[in-house]
Amino acid sequence: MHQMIENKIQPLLNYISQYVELTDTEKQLLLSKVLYRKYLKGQYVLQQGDICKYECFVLKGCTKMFHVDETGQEHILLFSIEDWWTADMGSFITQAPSDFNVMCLETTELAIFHHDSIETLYKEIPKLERFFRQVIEKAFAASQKRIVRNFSLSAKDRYIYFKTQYPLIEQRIPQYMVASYLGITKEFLSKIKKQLLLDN
Amino acid sequence: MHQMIENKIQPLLNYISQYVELTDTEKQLLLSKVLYRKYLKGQYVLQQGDICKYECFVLKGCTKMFHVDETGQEHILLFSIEDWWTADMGSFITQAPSDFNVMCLETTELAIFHHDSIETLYKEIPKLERFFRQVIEKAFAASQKRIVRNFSLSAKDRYIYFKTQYPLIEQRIPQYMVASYLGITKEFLSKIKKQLLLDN
DNA sequence: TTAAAAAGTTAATCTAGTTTAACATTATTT
DNA sequence: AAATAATGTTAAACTAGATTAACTTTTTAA
Repeated sequence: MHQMIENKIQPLLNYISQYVELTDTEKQLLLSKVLYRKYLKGQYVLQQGDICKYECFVLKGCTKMFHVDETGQEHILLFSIEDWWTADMGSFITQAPSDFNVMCLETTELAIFHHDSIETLYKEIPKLERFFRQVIEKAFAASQKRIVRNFSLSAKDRYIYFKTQYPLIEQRIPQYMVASYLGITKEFLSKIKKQLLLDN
Repeated sequence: MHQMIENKIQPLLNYISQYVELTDTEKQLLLSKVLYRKYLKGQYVLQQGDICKYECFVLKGCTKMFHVDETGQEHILLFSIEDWWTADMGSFITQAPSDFNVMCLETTELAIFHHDSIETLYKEIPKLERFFRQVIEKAFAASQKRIVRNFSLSAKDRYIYFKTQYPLIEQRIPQYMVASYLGITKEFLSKIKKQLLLDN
């Protein structure tokens, strides 16, 4: 039973096992609640203005989470590759319209926790509450540090940090999206890269 | 028993009751683990380079959490007043040296969860794990939105947002700290305020 | 295999916000 | 009440990064 989904979401099970150990019963319950879905490149998992119904774990592929401001400019908050999460936590917990879009940059397979079933899961598998608490703690800590980096580092240093911190991501996405993630224009990132070449 | 601390940390108990309902036994257990401490204006709750041992709930007073960069510049991440939290989550969960300072801007009373006792609390009162998960979810969502605002809004608009969102905080702290929180210089904030006066 | 679309580069001009430095005002301490 | 420290203001000169626009390279699709 659930054999097919179990194979597909194996990376999620491995990931969870880094935090908590599930019994077979718990694992079966989890499998009955977690959804698997495959998206094509360019498809939206979430759109600005919609309510975020899912917390998504990336099994395979790559997504970007971004906000489009009043001037039409796109601001990328997050790239999510294998073993990372994507969702608008604010919209998910309040069930209010989201400020963010999540779009697939490659063919992407997700393990999805639906808002309607996550409470049941927490109640029936308290370990999962522990698991999510820890995952969110990590994400929150990373987010705080990013705010400070954005204040204290120059665009050049932020780029260097990004390169060293996420070398795998840089190879999978166009440069103009890196610029957006760093909060600068593609033209300026181009300038920075040229300068870094000259430095060496 | 615990009568004294119960009185002192009453605001924390009220706050928790917005999320979960504790039995009397659970409350007593909580009281036996939570610390109460009063700090004077100017005292540090946490210093950059130290390991963050506490998650602190502000019962009364006001703190700032900030990072000092290599050039000696101070970057304020967070002001915490009554019913809000302060801690370097990153350092707390990894028990690695912190990048942040937490300093009291007024005489401040804190309810303190020590790293050594929080695991026990989670185990003995699973509801508290639920409580903290929800608190952190909210903080994480706020942090993500702040990153986007910092990218998409001008300094002027960020200040207007701050004013409307945290009118009480603005009245309690010097203007140059607001500037630091917004990621701009005090001189430029001064300019912005003058311009806003002229606008009306 | 070629056209079209998407992504990246370059350089000139411009601007939001910084730096510096001098001065003004408000709190705090004696 | 005076002295000192802390906070806030103003203005001129400066700079990191944006904008605009023309161009090149790479990728995708017909």
